[in-house]
Amino acid sequence: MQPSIIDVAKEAGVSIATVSRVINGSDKVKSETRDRVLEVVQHLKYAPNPAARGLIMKRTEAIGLLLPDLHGEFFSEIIRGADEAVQSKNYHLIVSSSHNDIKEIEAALRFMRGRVDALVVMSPMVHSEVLLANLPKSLPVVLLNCHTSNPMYDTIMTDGFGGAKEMVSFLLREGHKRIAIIKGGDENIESRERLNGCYAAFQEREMALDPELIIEGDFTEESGFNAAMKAIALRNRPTAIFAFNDSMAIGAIGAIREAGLQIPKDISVCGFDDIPIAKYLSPSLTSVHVPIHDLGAMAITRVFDRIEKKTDGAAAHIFVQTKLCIRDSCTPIHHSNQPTKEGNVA
Amino acid sequence: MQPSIIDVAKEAGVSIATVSRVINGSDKVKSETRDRVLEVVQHLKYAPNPAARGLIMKRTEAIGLLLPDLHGEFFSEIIRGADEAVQSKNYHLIVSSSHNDIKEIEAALRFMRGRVDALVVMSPMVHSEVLLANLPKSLPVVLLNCHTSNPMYDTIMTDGFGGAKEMVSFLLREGHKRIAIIKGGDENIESRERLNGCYAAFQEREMALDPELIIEGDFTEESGFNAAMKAIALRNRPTAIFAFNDSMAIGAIGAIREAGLQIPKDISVCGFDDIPIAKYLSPSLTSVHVPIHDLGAMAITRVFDRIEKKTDGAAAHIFVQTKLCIRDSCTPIHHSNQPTKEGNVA
DNA sequence: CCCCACAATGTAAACCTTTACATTTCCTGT
DNA sequence: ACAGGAAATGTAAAGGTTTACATTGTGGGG
Repeated sequence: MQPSIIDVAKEAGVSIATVSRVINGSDKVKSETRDRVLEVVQHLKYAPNPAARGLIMKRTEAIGLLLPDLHGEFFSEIIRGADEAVQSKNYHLIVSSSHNDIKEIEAALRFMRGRVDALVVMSPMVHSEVLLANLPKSLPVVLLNCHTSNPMYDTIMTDGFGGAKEMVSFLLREGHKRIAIIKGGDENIESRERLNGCYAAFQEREMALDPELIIEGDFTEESGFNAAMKAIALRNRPTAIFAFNDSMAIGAIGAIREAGLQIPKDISVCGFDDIPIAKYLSPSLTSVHVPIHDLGAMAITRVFDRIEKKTDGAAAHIFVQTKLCIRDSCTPIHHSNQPTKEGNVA
Repeated sequence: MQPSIIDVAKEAGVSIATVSRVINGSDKVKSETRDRVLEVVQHLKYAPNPAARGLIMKRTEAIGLLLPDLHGEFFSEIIRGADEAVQSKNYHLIVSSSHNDIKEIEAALRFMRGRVDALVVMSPMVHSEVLLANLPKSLPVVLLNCHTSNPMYDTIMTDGFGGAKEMVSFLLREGHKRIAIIKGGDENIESRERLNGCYAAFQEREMALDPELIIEGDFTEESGFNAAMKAIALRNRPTAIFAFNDSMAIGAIGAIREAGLQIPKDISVCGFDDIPIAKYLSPSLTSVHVPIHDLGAMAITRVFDRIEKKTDGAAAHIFVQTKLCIRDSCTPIHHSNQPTKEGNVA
């Protein structure tokens, strides 16, 4: 039904080789012939079949992007950054989500094989060895926030440890002592790194992080809401809540407001990632800025370096720094609220 | 590099036809042979080349999803809904964004051709005739919120008119008279529909919508912020702001707070779409609920009906109803603020 | 003991391109 | 006018699959 190169050749009265040459603009063909062919192409609405082309060229002009999930602004920004980078090279994106399920990862990878020229994989679950075993050996692969000891692969990691440590240090400096942490699942390497950063910040000041203030979450707004509820309910209520991503921070804000408390007067809240809406929230959200969009773009850039063989064999290991973004959802403790203190002063 | 069916055939000492039969599980082959082949497949990590398969089968097991943009939670939810639906059929998603640019649409559609079994296209720009001209005739296509008079295509439209009308009627009932509208670009069919809904609501009560209260936006937080700034600056300040999506509403909230005004006491704010975070914002955002996730899923379902020929030729035109979600960002006017009134009363 | 039906397997065409190599065409210099 | 070379174009193989059709093998009935 779709016209093939043969139809074009027939109609233009030339061989398929000539049509191919015109399409690919590479070889020299008499401009008169070229025009005739082009006209027929236009007329028949011919477009080369990518499957046939991919088969012989072993180039698909597509990059596979495998994400753990597609939920929320974080992944949306990753996709957007990747898509922009990819479009600038006239490439396209094939997106899939794994839900951290090894079966789904396998299915996605099987699907990608032969359909993409390279792969960007984000899989922050700890057991990434299984993942590595499934990765195609013949394709360039860039790992995004994957925990792996195998230095063969190009990797891009965000400094979750440093970011979390900086945030907690900041809160401690501001006078907060009881800081509740809303973390992600333990199988998530990012959550673990960030938690380690929190510990490090406390240790640096020879203080301890009260275990009852470490509350489980799963990176969704809802889990942030529930976690904050628990935090508020503690007899010795925390003066600050640090959620390991902005979605949970947003959930936490909802819970705090619902409990009739004010932010930041009664309790400071901060998040991680600095998703685009963070600065538009009210109060604007203090967060650890991660260049999410650039993460996607960087991965693609790196992938193209590989594809275009710009790079030698050595794998690159990029470590992306975070940056503290202090906004209105946090306030120093002495200015205001710490109930006991205030009580004493008054 | 990647093993082909020939390698497997050789190693197993059978013909490629037999291997193919084993892989596809269709035809009868002696179980002894089957086992041997399967073993070799495992051993060589063979997986059929999708390009070759797609070439001969004319089935790719992929669905193309063309969106105007990938920015923000709205599109993220569309993608997620589509991805879930698609994964349940062991299909995959190829996502692309057009930025409402006809060149990019063409490029994306060209890329999709031969790579997907069906297409879901969302393109709310008004000049969709150009779009239609580029749509492949040979593939099932579902149009999402596309303005078209051509009834040939399956379409899914959300009731922007009804949703906006309901929202404005609600605000009027609550006593608001000066309602600022933050709309999208005029080339956007959704924005136009919603605006018509607003007019209709005013007309129904034989009231008029002050033109100076209709402010331009472009569906981003930033444009919402700027638009709200303008609204606040008016000498006769509106008592409510209705943004045509939640992102702009979030931006508006930021602007209002920055101006030192309170929501909803000084000014009510409401949005459109009811993205997942809307109910976690503080104050929780009154919005017109659109089943975003389901929109993506429905489009995919419809597409599969076509692929599996479950449906006769007649195109389906699904009209998706919206639902008003009243939350804390709005308050009746008489309870509180209308400055002049209050002044008179006092 | 032979033939036939049927099960199992193999052969080769088709899908649509690209491109190395072959062939034709055309022009230039002698 | 012709050789020779360059330019233009054509021919056919290759790429990895599926599948209609051909072939081989097996066993049972006459």
